[in-house]
Order: sequence, then C-alpha cells, then structure tokens
Amino acid sequence: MRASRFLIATLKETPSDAEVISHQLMLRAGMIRKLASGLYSWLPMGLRVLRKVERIVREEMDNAGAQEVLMPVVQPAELWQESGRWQQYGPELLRISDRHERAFCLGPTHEEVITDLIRNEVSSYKQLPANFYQIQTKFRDEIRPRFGVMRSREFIMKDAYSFHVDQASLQKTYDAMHRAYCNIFSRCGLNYRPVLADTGSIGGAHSHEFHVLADSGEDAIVFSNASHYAANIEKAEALAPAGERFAPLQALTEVATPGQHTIAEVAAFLNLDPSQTVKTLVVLGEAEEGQQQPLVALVVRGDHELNDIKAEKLSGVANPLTFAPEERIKSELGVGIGSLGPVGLKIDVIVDRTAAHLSDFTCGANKDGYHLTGVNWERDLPLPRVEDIRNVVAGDSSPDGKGTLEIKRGIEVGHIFQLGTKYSEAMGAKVLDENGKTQPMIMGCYGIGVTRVVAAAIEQNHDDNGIIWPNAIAPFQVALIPINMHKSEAVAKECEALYDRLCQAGIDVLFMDEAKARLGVMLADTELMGIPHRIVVGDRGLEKQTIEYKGRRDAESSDVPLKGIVDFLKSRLKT
RNA sequence: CGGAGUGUAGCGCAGCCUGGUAGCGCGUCUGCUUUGGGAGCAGAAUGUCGGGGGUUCGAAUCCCUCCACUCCGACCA
Repeated sequence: MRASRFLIATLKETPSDAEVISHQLMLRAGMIRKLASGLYSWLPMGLRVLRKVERIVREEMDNAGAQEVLMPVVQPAELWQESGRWQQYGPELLRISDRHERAFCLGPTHEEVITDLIRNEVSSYKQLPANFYQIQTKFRDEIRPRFGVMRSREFIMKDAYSFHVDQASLQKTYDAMHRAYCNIFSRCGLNYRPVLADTGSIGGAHSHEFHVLADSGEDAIVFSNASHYAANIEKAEALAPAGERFAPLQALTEVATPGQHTIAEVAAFLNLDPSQTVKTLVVLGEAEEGQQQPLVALVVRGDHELNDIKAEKLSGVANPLTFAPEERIKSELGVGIGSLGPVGLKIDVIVDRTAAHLSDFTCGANKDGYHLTGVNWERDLPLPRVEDIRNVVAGDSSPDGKGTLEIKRGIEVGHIFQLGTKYSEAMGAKVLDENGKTQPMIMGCYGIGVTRVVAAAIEQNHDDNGIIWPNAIAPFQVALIPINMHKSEAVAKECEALYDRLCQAGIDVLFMDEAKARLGVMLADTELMGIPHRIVVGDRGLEKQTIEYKGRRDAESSDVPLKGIVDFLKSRLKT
C-alpha cells in the first residue's frame, strides 16, 4: 500500500476523553473515531487489524470443524419472549419497534436466533454434532461505555453455538473450542490465560474465560504458583483455614466506639488489625410465596471482601444479590449499619469459612455506637451456617491443594460455556435419538470479543512511541521509508523496485511515498502506528548497497545488504 | 440512576469571575527556503462560542431550560 493512497490519520495530541492507553493509541494512530458514546467507526488502519484478527479466528474455527453462518442484528421480540430473556434481560437490551409497531431488539447475543434456526433445520441425531459460528456486530446498551473499543456498546463478536445429543459429545466440542481459542490467541501473539469462570446469567455447568494479561484489565484473575490452577476471582474457591480454631482467651466485652462505623475506623480506634474483626452485611433473602423478602446477614472477616456471585447462589439469598435498604435494617434490627454484628441477631446468619475460624474477634454490638470484643463462636453465640462467600486474596491456599494463590489483572477476550438444554428446552429445539425418542439438544456456546482483542493487544504491546503490533495482526508488516525521494533519483528508483519486490513476496508493506514528507514525521508515524518492521532507504546506504533495518522493539537500527533484504524480512516475519 | 465536570476552528486549550463585535498552539491550504528524528519564513482559509429561551443598548461571558459528552459511585456495615 502506498501512503499517498491510504488515509493516515495520526494525531500528535491525545484526545482528552481517552483514558486507557489502547484507546489513546487507537485514536492517535488513526484506527478509530468516536461517533457517539460507545460507538466507533473503524478507519482503514484499524480495519486492517480487525480483519487480520477475524481471519485468524475464521481459520481456527473452520479447522475445529465449525461452520460459518450470518444472522441478523435485529431480532424479533417473540424469540426472546420464548426463551424468557425478554423479561430477564435488563435495559442492556436495546428494544425497538418497527413501522408496524412490532417489537424487536438489537442482538446482544444470538442464542435465540440460532436455536430457532436449528430447531427448524435439524431433526435427527444423525445431523449432530454441529457447531455454527458467525462474526457479527452485537449491541449491548452498557450502563457506562468506556475505554474506547474495550467496553463499547456496539462491538464485533465471534459467537459459536454447538448442538449435541449427549454430554460426551458436548464435552468433545467444548475441548476442541478450548484448543481452538488457545490457537487463536497464540497466533495473535498475545500473552493470555484460560481460567475457570462462573457461568453467570447464561447458565450451564462448565465454563472457561480467556484473559489477556494486562494491568489495566477489568477482571481479577487468580493463579496458583505451583500448579495450572487459574480462575476468575468470582469463581475461585476460598478454602477453610487449616487446623482447629483457637480456644477463647478473652472475655466478651462491650466497648463504646462513638462515631466509628467502618472496619478501618473501628480497627484503628481499638488498635486492632482488621483481620481480627468481622463485618456483617445485610442482604435480602428469598421470599416465601406472597411474603416480603426476609433479611439475611452475611459475615466475613473485616479485611475480606464479600463475593456476591458466591453469595447470590446460596439458598436463602436473593439472586441477584441485593443489599438491604438502610431503613429496613434500622426498623427491623434496631441498629445502624455501622454497628451490626452476628451476636444476638434475630435473622438468619451465614458466616464465611475464614470468619468462622476466628476466635476473640471484634464485631458490632447491634447497638449504635458500641462494638463487642473478645467474641467467640459457640461460646457467645452459636456457630451459624458456614459457607464460602468471600473473594480469595493473594497468599490464600490454592483450591487444588497445590501452592498459594497470586492475583493478576486480565482483559476477558473469550468465554466458552456448556449451556446444556436451557434454550433448547425453552424453545423446543429437539431431535430424535437412536431410540426414536424426542430429546432437547444439548448446547454449548463460545464467544470471542474480536474488537476487544485488538484493544487488548495494544494494552499488552506498546511503548512511549506508540503501538507495537505482533506480526500476525499488524496493519502492515513493513514500513518502507525513503529519504529525500523527491531529490534523489537513486532512492526513488530503489524504493519503487523494493516496493514491488516486497508486494510480490506477499509482504504487507506500507510505502511512505509522499515525496516531500519529512523523515522525522514518517518515522514517528510508523512507530505510532506500530508497524513491526521498518526499512529506511537513503543515498548514504545505497552507496554501500545497504539499507537500514529496525524492528519496532529494537534499540538500534542495523544495516542490511540491499540484495538480501526480502529474504531478511521474510525471516523476521516468521517470529 | 445518583454525584461531579465539560461543551469556544479538524485536535488540544485560553477567554467567562468583572458583559463591549473571538484568540493561542498544533493541523490544513499557497509560495519560497529547508530536508538522516514531529522544520523556518511570509501569507491564507476555517467558528450559528452545544441548542432554545430570558436579562441587557449590547451576551461566549449573567439567568432559566434542554441536549451531548466525560469522570466518579453501585462494599460505610
């Protein structure tokens, strides 16, 4: 490609509304432009990267035996009513109506459409298993779109849906998708990890997320330092502490703690470590038929965080997890939220495994302005129901018993689920099995945020000068930069010849052919755009029959003989 | 949804408090000079100052209202 025929829309200054580095660099490198909140246009530079990622995804999906389809973005409400998600899905689902006032939505995902399609086309177990994918625009009306293309409202996703007669077949496809995803992210040149995940609202048994490791990631990922165990923090189990609980040493004492509400305040006031306290969180429980939702108290150690995913799954706790309104706590428990504690509390109490292991701890006295110290389970109050309801922290034991846990940040770029029969049952997607019996198909679904992969790659690969693309997804592999081309016939001639040779060798080359462009501008632009390899052609080098090569990560450039330059570049592109 | 903030040229911003005919840097265009890391000189174009309403002789500036965008919050217990 010649730069003179290509929109190079680089920006010297960073637009003020870009927070994260990938967003800033995508704007500055001329890859995207914002149209409205959470909506982005892709300029030629950005689209080239997007297409390269898509191509890798297609190749690996096809290799893994999936078939490509393309389904509409606009979907009729009826299908969503059939699955029940018309009601379940919140305001994230953008609902619209057509000129006949029929209800539609913009698809945030395509389970309903694919299930509808397949129930009409597949009727025998002999047609299964089958796996269909598409690379399609999704729309989710996010509460707060941010980080550019990383959390936008409209985005491109590769979504695949598989159909099976039995669990074993699903597991096989699931494993194949797991491998395909590893291939995809490896080929994109990303440092990523598959991690165990919660299945969330989509439901189902088994699930993995694929995370690109980056400090700016929105998710916390937990690793064992001694095994392959890796999980999303939402999912990671916090084991009960080893050993017996220490016997009580202190007497139960009520102390005045005027004006001290938070754990930090109370701990500082009483000169305690927060890990010697517990906090009591009051949430809504599950309502009996026709009754108001009761209150339930959740108790975790003062320095720990409640894991709401774990909590809302417990029987007796409302799902989604909802904190009790302060007025209800005041009126029903007679105490403000800063002085709550499990002792003598008249509602159901669930205590975290680690908190249940404490002795001589401190908690609210259920009396405004007072706390209790020297509290002990089974002496001062019965040990309530014990569950795992907290987030793991660094240093906890790994749930597989091997090593301790570390926590890193990750950007979720892929997610695979075993859906089971949730949609096929709701929507009557059935086949006849070998025995002539009707069965709902068992489903799996597999997503990759294609646009997010592009941003994640930048989060992971950049420096002060701009983006550093991995070879496989770079918009151009090589930048060809002439010095004084409009003055030196030799440079002009050699660049034209080189450009042809590189194109013929199948290398994506950007020829900075604007005659009067200044060298500094061309160098800065190609670095900002992240082109992984660059060659500079000038009279000085040509006299020695060499040209100057610099890899985007190299500190210094080096002279390469002109003759062998194409082979030299080819060998560089392999890595 | 709640809280905070911003909206002035393509981009980044000043001007607003204290009302008086809109400016700076970058970019763009023309010409000349320059050309091994974001050039210099000379000239030029570009704004319903987010929209609407009000106050005033006069509003980017003061008041009301609407809109858009951004940030923060949804774990005080």
